Amino acid sequence: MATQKPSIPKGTRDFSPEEMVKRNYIFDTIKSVFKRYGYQPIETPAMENLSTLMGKYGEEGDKLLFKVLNSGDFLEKADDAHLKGKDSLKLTNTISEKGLRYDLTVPFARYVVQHRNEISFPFKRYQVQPVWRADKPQKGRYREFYQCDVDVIGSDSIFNEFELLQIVDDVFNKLNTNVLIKLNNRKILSGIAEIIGQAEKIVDITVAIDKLDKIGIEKVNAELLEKGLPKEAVQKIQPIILLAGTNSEKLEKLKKLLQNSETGLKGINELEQLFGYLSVAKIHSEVELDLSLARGLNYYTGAIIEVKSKDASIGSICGGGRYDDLTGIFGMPGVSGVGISFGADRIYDVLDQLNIFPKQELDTTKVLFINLGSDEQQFCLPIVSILRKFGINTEIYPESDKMKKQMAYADKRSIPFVVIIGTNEMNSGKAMVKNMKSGDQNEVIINELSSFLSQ
RNA sequence: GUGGUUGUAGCUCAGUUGGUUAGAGCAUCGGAUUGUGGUUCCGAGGGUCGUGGGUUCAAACCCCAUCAUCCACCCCA
Repeated sequence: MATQKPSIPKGTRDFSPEEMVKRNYIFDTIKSVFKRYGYQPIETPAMENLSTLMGKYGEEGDKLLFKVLNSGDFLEKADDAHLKGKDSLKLTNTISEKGLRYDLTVPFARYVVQHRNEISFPFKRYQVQPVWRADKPQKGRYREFYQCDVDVIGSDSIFNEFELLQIVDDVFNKLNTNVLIKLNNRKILSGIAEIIGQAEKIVDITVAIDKLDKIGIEKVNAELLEKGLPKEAVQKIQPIILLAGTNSEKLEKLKKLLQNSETGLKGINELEQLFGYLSVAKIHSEVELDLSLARGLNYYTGAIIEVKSKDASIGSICGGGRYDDLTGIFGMPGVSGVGISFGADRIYDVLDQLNIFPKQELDTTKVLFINLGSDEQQFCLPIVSILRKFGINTEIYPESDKMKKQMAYADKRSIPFVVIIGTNEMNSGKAMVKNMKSGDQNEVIINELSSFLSQ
């Protein structure tokens, strides 16, 4: 039989023990901050019903959902017309009713509605789990990656947005990396679209504005016209495109521009509240109002937050915002939530690129017992048990291989101590303890091994 | 979905204008050293040259297709 080449699906990864130490450092840091602010953990299944997921992430998002084939003879129920017509999109609906989760926010909204009677609001939860997207993998983009979500649901207060920014700031301070926090508000974007009468084109507008630095004002305008905006509308948004200055200057100018839009003014007010909190309780990271920040996810209605590394280019490492009606879709209207998601894998890439992981020992074995034969092994077993009871990570080599090989094993695993007990030691009641780093060897009375190794 | 890059040993890569049996380093295993690792020395195993066609007396090398890969765009964490 031909052997098959071992491989894993595109965009997925294995993690070695060394990588797991670094990954856990990130997860532990993030989780510790979440807990510090009083958020509680939950988990949800890897699979959700497709009805839960579809339509929440825009057209693009639906395409990027991993769908799970129904069990059993799924073609039996398939629609003949769709099958013959090779209509993948419609056929999918009849042969697949489950999908892998695309993010943690939508499953969270589903969770909140489903468990509403057990939850006391405002509900602050965190969730650290993998998500899957059928994207084309590239730098910093994976098909399976971890998100670390914090959300608070059931409270309208802008204080929650502020607290999320504090959390972001704390996390990246602890991780020792500089970030830029970009803020915007969907209501402002709606206001802009409203005053130029182009509500439909809001995404095209923000995408074009976003390119200002790269391609210049003329090309931005050309792109707007190309996207079907009338000349008058393009004229009208010139001041918005060219908006510059400090955050408060931008807000003042926007206030005038959007004075006829109630929604727009509400968005400005929300941002002013947020900046108000930030002026009282300063945070370390730079915060910038960025009108071109749109975020594709359909469900955002208020604040939009995105975080980028200042020292590494890898796209955003954090993103989130406020959603007023996600739970409404599941039959529980009028509950507003706001949350943010840390992209653990990208944060890993940033820290790795900048080489700023703290040097920490692999949390591994402290002492290895050399196996010199079955009698010696049996003699060692109770000693090993005692060391373990004292909290010392202890291994005993499973076979009586050549000592050279056993020593090499200890060396490669960077085990700091090796204990040798052979016939001589069994008779004398003293073990030979070798310090692998210094190469020193000491005879230690077997009863005193635990205290010797605990030092 | 669009454009480009690269596919040779487990990993990183050499491989001349197409020319005999495709190489190196690292890693692995064994020996030098039967109770002592890291250094050193010696040796061994490991290849459908991504896959399938074509051109040629002859293809890792040229041509076509295909798959995979990485990167950019789109979008996103």
